[in-house]
Amino acid sequence: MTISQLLEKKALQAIENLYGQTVDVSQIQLQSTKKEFEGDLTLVTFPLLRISKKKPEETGEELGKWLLEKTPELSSYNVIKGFLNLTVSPAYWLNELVLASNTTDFGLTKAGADSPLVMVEYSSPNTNKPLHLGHVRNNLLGYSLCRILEANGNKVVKTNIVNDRGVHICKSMLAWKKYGNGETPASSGKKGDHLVGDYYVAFNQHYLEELAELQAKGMTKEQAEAASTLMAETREMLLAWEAGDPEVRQLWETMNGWVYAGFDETYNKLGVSFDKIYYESQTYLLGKDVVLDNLEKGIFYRQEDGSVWADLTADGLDQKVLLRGDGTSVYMTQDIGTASLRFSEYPIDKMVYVVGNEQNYHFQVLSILLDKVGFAWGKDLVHFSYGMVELPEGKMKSREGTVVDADDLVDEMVGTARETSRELGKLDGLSEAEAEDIAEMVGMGALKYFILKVDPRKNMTFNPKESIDFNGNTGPFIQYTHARIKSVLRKAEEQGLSFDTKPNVAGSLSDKELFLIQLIDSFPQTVKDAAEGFSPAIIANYIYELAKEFNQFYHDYTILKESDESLRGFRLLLASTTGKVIRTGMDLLGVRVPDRM
RNA sequence: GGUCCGGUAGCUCAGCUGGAUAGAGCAACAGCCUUCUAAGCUGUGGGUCUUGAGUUCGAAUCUCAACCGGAUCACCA
Repeated sequence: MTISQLLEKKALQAIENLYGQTVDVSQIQLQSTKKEFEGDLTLVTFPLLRISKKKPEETGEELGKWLLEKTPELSSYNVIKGFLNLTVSPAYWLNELVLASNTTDFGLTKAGADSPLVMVEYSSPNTNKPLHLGHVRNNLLGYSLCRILEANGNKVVKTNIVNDRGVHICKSMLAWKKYGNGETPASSGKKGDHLVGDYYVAFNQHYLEELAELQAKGMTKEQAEAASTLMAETREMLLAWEAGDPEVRQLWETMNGWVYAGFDETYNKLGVSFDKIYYESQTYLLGKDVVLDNLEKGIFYRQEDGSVWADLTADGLDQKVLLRGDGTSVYMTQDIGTASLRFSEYPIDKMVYVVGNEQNYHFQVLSILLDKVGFAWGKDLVHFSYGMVELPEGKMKSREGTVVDADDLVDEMVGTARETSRELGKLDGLSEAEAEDIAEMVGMGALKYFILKVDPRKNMTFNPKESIDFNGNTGPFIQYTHARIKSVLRKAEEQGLSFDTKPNVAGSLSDKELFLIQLIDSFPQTVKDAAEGFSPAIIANYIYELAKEFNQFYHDYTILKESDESLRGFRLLLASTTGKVIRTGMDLLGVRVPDRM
């Protein structure tokens, strides 16, 4: 039982005892005390006045007195207007600290055999161009969310559905055939996904040129688009692909292979991974049967032209097409098919889709459809919706070349970390491999933290310059704090000091120390909140606060030169536990933490 | 136009199941390296929480309306 749960219970007893009335738990408002007031937890007594029928101050006094007498965990109280501030005894906090320090998981739960299985879909790239900044946000959020769900006792299957077919893929292929000279990643030295992306760009350039020529001859834009031979060739290629034309399939497999090699490299750099990868080329036909089955059951209906629809007006939405007049699938149908395949392969209890907020409507519809079709988890599937990433100059537009490439970004971040570290002399005396490892951790830490600390739902502005600034609320600041803590512990060990002798310093803890312990104590709850809110940002902001508090503490106290043995032991214990919490928290964000930097 | 999301310091963001004087960082200014890492610490200045009404003992937080910004409303994915 946590201290606030305990006090909640006690408060109920106090009210019953003092005023002879039972109240609902919702009337008990217990919150952590604001920093500028004395105390740890505050009971707001305003709502209780109609029960006590007394002034706020009087009610607070009565309750405070009763609670202090009956609760050994409390050491004092004070009343300010309708706020009863309760101080928890240092002995209690110290005990909590020792407990936290001795556990490796900080109250986080591991999944057991009967834990719910959560499948998280994230990343979902197209194989016609490299990953960009928007994908980076998706990948980091998705991966971190998986870690957080795991830490809350769920079995997690990380999945990725690769959009490896379609007109856009054919565009790259066609351009490579027409305009290329047979270059490969090996022959050109280019990363596979970049090479293919270059041909996608080339296609669009040639296409625009063709349109301009046709329009110069007097056609309207629409006429030109219809008359484009390049587009006609692309459609032809798509048909050939669908018919299984060996030559087209061969080219498709070769070029996709290049892209996958490139993606793997990028995923590696980002530190994300998947348990199961689905390919759209293998799933895009699946939804049709499900739709037809349910058409027979009368859940969907057919229009005169042969197209199949779902009527969602009862749910406040519109009609939604599921099969075209010619019997082919649309995007929604494919998602139903993929869902059905996944369900047959895994005993899914909850499905989470990490997809941008431009698809909010799509997932609203998908949820209703899956429910209608009979998937238990359909109704409460989670669309983990996140906002777009904008640049200080405005939106990213691939046509205008304002897209930030994921690989370039990663290289830039690590490069800057390397340079800055070198300038500051942080890498002196380290081997080349060690120095590079630290530069990688710090550069990636800066990028990951910068993106994850923002509420996922919000559109965010990514300022490359600012993200590379390692001051303030940044990943490197937190990493730095951890490195300092490790340094303190190393020196302590060199001097033969330890915190094993359980220190008894109950009476002499400072406010800062107590506050730090309380912060550490609230870590498991924060991780739960993050899982419930589907927000790594909650953990990011928590870790920052912890690191900041420790840094201040660090400057105010001499840890190693303390004369009092027990006090010195206690401070080492506090440092060690803080370090562990920081490491665990950063791990949940998918950020590595160096022991020295 | 319908629906959904957002609007907090010059900038980037916390805070939102209602609670005390709305917080950080960046930027600006002033200090701190004979003390365990100065990628740090301390201090100063900076706010009609978009606006207006309502609910309440109490509203950045809840409700309604307006304004601004974004997304979406395809037999595209």
